[in-house]
Amino acid sequence: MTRDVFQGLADPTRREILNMIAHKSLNVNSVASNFDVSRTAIYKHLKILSECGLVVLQQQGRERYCEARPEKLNEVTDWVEQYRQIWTKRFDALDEYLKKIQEPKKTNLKPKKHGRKK
Amino acid sequence: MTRDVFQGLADPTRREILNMIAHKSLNVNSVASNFDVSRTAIYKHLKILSECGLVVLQQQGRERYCEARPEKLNEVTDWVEQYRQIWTKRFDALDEYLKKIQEPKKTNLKPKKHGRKK
DNA sequence: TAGATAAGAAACCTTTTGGTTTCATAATGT
DNA sequence: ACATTATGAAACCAAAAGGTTTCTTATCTA
Repeated sequence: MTRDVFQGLADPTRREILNMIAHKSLNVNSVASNFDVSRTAIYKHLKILSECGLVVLQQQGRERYCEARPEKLNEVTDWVEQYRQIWTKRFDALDEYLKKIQEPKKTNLKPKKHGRKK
Repeated sequence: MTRDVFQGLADPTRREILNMIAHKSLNVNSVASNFDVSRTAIYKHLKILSECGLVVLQQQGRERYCEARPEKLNEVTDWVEQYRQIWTKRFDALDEYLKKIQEPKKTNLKPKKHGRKK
């Protein structure tokens, strides 16, 4: 199963898990011991995190190490950036509009001012 | 009620709503008309978005305009940044360690190299 | 080899989510 | 004044989320 990275980050426990293993990979029990919910509950969170690619579980003997995959967070920052672009375009447009209406009347040397982007 | 911004972003419909109104504030009906779920469903999403501060609803006559509040997204990018810092420290530490062990042998000014754990 | 340990799976429960339909209310336009 | 329109609220529902306890299955280790 694959899952949305935004959904993966939605739960605060999962974000805490990410912080925890960012520093150093830990096995499932070690992660769980830092929380006061059951190991099984934490295991489920880990499963979700791995389903959205934020974590990968590496088997090592009878243990399984939880390794952070922070590259996946780019999807988040990308979305935010893309969002900000839409947002700022809005003001660019307003800006342009304001310039246009405030433009002093000139001698008609040039018929039009145009093509000023960004 | 107040709500987690990460939770606000968890639902794809809500992210789409944000994109939609980033460009231009819209009233509730206009937002809803872009989706194939009911107006009431969209209204609920808008309520959630406003509960986590990503949107503010401005009354204007009998309509209510949905205005984006992108500043709130800083909480998200801040978290990601803080996360990356923890993450990169990990490699800084490894780096330092590698430098240390590759350090050429020197005259024995100091009797022992110690304290290297792990 | 037997007992302990680490983790995955299953069954179950409660609360939250995301949706619906229906009803109420407050501005607007005719 | 009256019908229309924009929105909010309520009651309800199915599915998902987050949790539990119990049971299996590997893998160590004494």
